[in-house]
Amino acid sequence: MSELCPRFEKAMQIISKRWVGLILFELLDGSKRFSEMESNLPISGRLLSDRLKMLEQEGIVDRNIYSEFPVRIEYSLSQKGESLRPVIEDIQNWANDWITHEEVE
Amino acid sequence: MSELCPRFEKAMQIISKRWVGLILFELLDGSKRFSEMESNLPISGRLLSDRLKMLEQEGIVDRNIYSEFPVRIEYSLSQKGESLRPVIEDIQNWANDWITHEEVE
DNA sequence: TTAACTTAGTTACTTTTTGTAAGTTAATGA
DNA sequence: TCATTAACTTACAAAAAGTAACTAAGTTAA
Repeated sequence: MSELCPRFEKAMQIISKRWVGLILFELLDGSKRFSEMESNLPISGRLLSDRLKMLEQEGIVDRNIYSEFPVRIEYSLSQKGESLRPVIEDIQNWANDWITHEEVE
Repeated sequence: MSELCPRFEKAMQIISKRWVGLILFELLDGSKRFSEMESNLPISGRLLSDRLKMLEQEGIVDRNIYSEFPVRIEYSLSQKGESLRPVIEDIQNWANDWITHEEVE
């Protein structure tokens, strides 16, 4: 294997992990709680937990704990995560232009 | 689960499938043969075959057969595929800005 | 003071997807 | 007829994802 840009590869490794796109889409709208994302997305708690942990480790997502009752934990995009906005918006635009009604039914 | 844009979901389903990003990255550079992509990317023939078939079905990649000896088959981006260029370029830009040297070693 | 409630997860187990390496096909050319 | 070449396929093992039930910590109601 020859030279593929290693940074691009690493970026794709993160972004193309299953559910990451949808999680970012949710968070671009503002910070969200675990249960909120779980009910908004077709993803199980197990994987949502996995992905949020991974995105936190990658510095893309921040985890904020509020010691209320019951405990409130909010996930939001870091600056690094927020700067993925153009990527997600381009995907949205492409989808609007090229994904037909029939394809999504 | 509430309303997530179904077109966005479908787009992510395609783009975030493993190896698809790297395959598109390769093809944005011009049309390529099977063996060429196989040696440029860290992907096995089995999955490359799978993905190209899927991308062809989605209308993103064209498969062109040249009846020479030995047979030459070239894969290229359709208009639909070519219009993913901004997405891939944004990912490249994000990677350059946010993926550090250490992360890729 | 103990039983129940709430959010945010985790565990155990099954199914699907991926990785790996060897094998197949079709069209020459020696 | 046997070897060569590109483009795949197949068979099987390993990793990731799907599902549903369970746990933990703090609080409140009986």
